[in-house]
Amino acid sequence: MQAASQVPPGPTAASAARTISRPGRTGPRAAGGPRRGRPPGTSARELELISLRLFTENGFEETTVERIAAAAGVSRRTFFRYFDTKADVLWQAFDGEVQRLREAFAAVPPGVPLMDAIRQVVVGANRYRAEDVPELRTRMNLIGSVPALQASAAHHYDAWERAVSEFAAARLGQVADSLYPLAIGRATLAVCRAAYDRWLDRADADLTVYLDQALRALAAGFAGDAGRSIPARTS
Amino acid sequence: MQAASQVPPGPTAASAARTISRPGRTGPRAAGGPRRGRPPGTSARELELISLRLFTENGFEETTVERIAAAAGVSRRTFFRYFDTKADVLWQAFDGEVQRLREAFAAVPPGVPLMDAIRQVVVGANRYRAEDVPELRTRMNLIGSVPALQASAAHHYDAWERAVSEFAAARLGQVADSLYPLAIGRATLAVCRAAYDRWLDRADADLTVYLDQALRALAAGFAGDAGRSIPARTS
DNA sequence: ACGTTAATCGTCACGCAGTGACGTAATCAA
DNA sequence: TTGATTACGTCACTGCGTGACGATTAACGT
Repeated sequence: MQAASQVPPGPTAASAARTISRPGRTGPRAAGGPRRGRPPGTSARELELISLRLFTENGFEETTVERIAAAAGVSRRTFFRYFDTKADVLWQAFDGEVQRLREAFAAVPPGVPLMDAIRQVVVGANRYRAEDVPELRTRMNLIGSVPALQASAAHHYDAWERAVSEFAAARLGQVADSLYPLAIGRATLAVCRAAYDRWLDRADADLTVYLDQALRALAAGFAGDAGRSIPARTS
Repeated sequence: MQAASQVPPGPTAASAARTISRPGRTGPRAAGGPRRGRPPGTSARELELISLRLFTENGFEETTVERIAAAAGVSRRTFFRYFDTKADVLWQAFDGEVQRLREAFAAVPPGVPLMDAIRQVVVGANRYRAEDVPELRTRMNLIGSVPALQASAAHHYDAWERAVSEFAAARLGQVADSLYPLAIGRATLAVCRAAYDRWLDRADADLTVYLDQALRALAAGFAGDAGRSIPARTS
């Protein structure tokens, strides 16, 4: 289930990666060489910024797609050519992180222990420039507080978890949908979400510190001194 | 976020439990003493069985609420008096498990180590009678394969995770939305979902074995011999 | 016996998300 | 200029979820 049902005639679980290889489904013409037909009248990024503003000002449920499209100067139908659902507009950055995650995993030297590698890669993928933090906070605050957005999360988390699971599977010599790789991928995301939630509550906190702490606790089986003993920075 | 946003003026995190104390929101009159007004024309359980049958026969998306209501002999509006959404009809049993989980946690002796207690309670809450297994499989197969149902999962998982988090918090002397309790609650569910997925793939498997194995791996920080060495039964 | 109260239900109407079909506008290539 | 390509707008439609209102059915009080 999960990976199996989404790869209809796929040979093994190795082809699951290719299912994800639809990176820029972000509407008409993400970018690329010399265009051909009519140029796009907007962009996924513009729609994202407009949506983010309207959502924070008036709420997610209260903001209709009609209004977002109008603010962008396009039609309602066009919005749905850029995003499959109203909620997807806030998951662009997250989906992009999955790709960075995979590349970072591929660059890990073979000697590093499994859980150490996962921790370093995940923490490294979550180092944001200071000027990008406010938007990140706004987006994550919405996702954490609006039920409809929490519901939409499952679909996007799936690819993230699978990236971790496939790395663990390769290390353990198993397929990605075995019990251990599957558990590792999902548990990794689980503790990272906990770290994110803590970070959102503290106005002046470093996200990577929370992530590092949570991932160390996971690798220790939550058997440490119950946290509270973090030596500044390590990863 | 999460617990904080759902307990508006609550004193501390202790009142979060009372937020969950809406166990039988399952429509009109779950049960109770001598009724008063007009007796219900159906029940949540009946709607669940009818929905389960129609979903497996014709698919979740293809089955309209209109059809479910008609098969039950009620109106479409009445269905939504029993369930908030079309998907919620499949989450009754899961929501009930949360209550059993809380009671089992309360009965754990103080001496048992934290992760051992969690494993025993969770495994114990998942011992089903043989005659209940087919329906459980059907329901979990649907939840695992239909995107709309996966999306609805987040809301129901929340209460389950919180039950674990609050137990962990009490043991660690922290509040439930601290980093460690939060991470433990979510990671526990994460590995249990992995166990469930593996169980669904194997036709003749024992769910509790997978759960026990996954939870032992979690408590060991995934540092064991990568599984495959389970001594029959332990919990 | 009769009215009161309480609980469930059905009908109607509405807003909004998401989808398919079809025609139109703008660009590049030959 | 002609054709191919890409993006867009309009229209119509299905289905979920909600609010308002009246009708139905039973227990309770006098």
